[in-house]
Amino acid sequence: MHVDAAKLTEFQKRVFAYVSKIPKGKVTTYEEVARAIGSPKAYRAVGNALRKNPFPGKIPCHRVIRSDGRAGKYLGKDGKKKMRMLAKEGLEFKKGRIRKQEKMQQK
DNA sequence: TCATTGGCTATCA
DNA sequence: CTGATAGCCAATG
Repeated sequence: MHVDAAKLTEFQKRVFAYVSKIPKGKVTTYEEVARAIGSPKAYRAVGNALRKNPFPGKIPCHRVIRSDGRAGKYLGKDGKKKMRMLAKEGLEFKKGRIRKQEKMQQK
């Protein structure tokens, strides 16, 4: 990203840069993103940044889920669509929860 | 499982 | 500063 297509804060740039690098078939959590960009406690702001999403379609925000294994929100609504897309990319689910390979499913 | 507190962080109105 | 928001953690009921 050497061009500024929009006025973003440094924080957001890092968030988008990281999220846009998420490979297909893989998911990440807000907490993980926040930690990767240097602010492990900014998970809140990370979700906020994605919500603003200046590059729709370019930023796979649907690959960013919650640490609980749930989808969180998508397009201002529930993560129904999110799960659908993730399921298509190879992710597995369990009654509304996403099963991550790095984490044991709880219950 | 769900709801509620309290604390954290970044950005906007 | 305040309130709100795509979150997280821990505790409580």
